[in-house]
Amino acid sequence: MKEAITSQHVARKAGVSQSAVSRVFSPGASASAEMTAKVQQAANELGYRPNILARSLITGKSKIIGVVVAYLENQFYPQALEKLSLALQQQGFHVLVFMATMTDDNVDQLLDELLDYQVEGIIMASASMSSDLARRCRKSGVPVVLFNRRQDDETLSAVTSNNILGGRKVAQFLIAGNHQRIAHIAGWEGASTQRDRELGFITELQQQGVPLFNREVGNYHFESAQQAARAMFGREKTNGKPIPDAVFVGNDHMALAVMECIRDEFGLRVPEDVSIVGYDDVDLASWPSFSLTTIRQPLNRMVSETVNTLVNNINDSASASSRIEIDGDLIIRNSARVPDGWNNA
Amino acid sequence: MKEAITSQHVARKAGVSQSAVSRVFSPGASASAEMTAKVQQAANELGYRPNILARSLITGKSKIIGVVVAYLENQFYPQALEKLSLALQQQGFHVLVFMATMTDDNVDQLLDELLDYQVEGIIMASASMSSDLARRCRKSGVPVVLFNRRQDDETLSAVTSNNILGGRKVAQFLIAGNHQRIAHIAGWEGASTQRDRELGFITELQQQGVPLFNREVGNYHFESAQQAARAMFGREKTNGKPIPDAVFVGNDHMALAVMECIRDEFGLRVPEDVSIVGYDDVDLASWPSFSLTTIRQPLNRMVSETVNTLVNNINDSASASSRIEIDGDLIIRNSARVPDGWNNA
DNA sequence: GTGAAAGCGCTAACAC
DNA sequence: GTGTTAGCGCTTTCAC
Repeated sequence: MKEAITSQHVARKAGVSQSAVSRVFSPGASASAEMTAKVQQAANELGYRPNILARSLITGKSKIIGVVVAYLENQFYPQALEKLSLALQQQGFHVLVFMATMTDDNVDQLLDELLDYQVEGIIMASASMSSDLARRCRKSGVPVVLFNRRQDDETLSAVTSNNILGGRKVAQFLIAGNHQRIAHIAGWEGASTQRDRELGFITELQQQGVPLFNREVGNYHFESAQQAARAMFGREKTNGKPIPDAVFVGNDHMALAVMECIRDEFGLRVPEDVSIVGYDDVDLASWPSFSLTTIRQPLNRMVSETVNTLVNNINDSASASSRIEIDGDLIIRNSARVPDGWNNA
Repeated sequence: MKEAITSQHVARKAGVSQSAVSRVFSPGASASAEMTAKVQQAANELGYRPNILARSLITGKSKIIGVVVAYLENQFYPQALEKLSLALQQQGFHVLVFMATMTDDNVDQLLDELLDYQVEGIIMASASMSSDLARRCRKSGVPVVLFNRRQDDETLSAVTSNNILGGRKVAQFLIAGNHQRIAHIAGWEGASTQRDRELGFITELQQQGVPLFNREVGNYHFESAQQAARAMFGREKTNGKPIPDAVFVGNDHMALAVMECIRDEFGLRVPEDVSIVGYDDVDLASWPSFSLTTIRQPLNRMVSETVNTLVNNINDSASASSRIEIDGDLIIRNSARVPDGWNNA
């Protein structure tokens, strides 16, 4: 590292005091036009830029947001990360990424590292937090927003789509489509999104007097979802018994895995043999090869609500935590039989 | 923000000096077992953790690596980001993400922001740099490694696959497959990867006396690639003229876009009507719906070489810049007609 | 409006 | 091995 240029150097060169330089480079500065000009010229010639870390030390504002994320294989998360990052950059923040590996639950350690960096806020976009973790966050005074998950602990802000309603919509759609054997492949059961989606789905089925035909767990994971599909459709497993004619899969990532699996391994046609409905509406879902009927999670709105909530909590630490739920539309495509009169547009 | 707990507080509580606390929490510490115990107990009770930013200020080691990335829609980059992040975390670094928007070339500004955060190193995983930018990086003394791109400027380290060789392999494969009308859909022509892949491809064609049948540009972008495909295969465009029987597409992301487009819009079969070969071998490429023949970019090795190079440059600023090229294998699947005797495995 | 001085939380000489 | 001292580069009173 070459010698860094400090405000001292600029001050010397401009023939002013160091604090004058600081003021010129501070947002709420109060410097004369002449002063500003002198300093900025000297700064430019030297290539000076203020050291954010030193500034953070004194202001307590690092302009760093920690984002915990995992499993970028599920296209929903890269999409979210990209938009979150962009939105935060626009607000003058930058994103410090923490990759959580799903295997070991080292989220505790991650949180420590996050706090070590003096992040001003945390977005948990994967991995859930124990109540203990939540308490530690609160204690540290760093605002946290859960993205696409909630927590029983009321003190944490959370932004999700309305997963219960989404689950309901899927059930309504499949029942209206006259499906007789409706199954479910669940995501990770520890996730609030999964519990809510399934709750809405099951509730609606029950209210309409329709039994759940079958259920497997795919843990929001590609391979696990394919295992689940094999258990549900594989000849040696179903031996003799009928297979479902519709499956609500817990997210698009798994739904695509299931489609790939049952078309390729069992020669099943979608939706002629079996209807598939997902959740998220990732970009891939609209590709002709899949044309996946799904519930859209309104990503742009989720991102802007997340950023707004976080920034509010940062600026006003007294502001109450909020839990925002955004309705997601059913996007009807061709992976599930469409009831009469249900067509989009 | 609640009052932060400082090493002072711990020192007071443990009845030792503040520097003793610092030593206990420093890697190359020299503290007696007794001391360590006392301090750690006090620290635990108070929930103390050292402030990395303050440490950085004095050590000059922020443990932050800036990663510039863009267009996470192309699955190659989320995969890379995940692995880079994980590898760097393992080395005690964390990743500050800078999203470059492809539209405006604000890379200049991004670089400034990067340096403001006192990053110890920079990985450019998207967006190329002007020579001017490269010079500024060098001047700032912050090591830079280009990931999946090179630059004429020899002073920047770069890790890529052997794109020229990869392009050659595709040409050899398509020629051996007895294709008669071989076309190319190029990525962004400003990218070294594109230039190299095409160079290798064209060179091999020429050496074997095979003309390039057609060429369009897809800019590594999904929609643009589909436009390119329409120009190449659309009836009103090709009016009367024959269409290619093989296309080498500049990366998988575009290749998938092209497959989707020509199957859906023109009813073409792959590979019966037209062979498609991509580049990268992203996860999606192996899905049965695509079964894309492609050149594999050895991601794990590219990532570990990138991290190694960067960490070396950080630890020894005198270490020379290196340009690493890793050979990538041709992965034969079903999107392109396979010459006799070429089958994998 | 500007400069002098104090200090953010920590590490690194330096004495003992 | 431990405490004392001096800063890292910056913002922020406080006088003027």
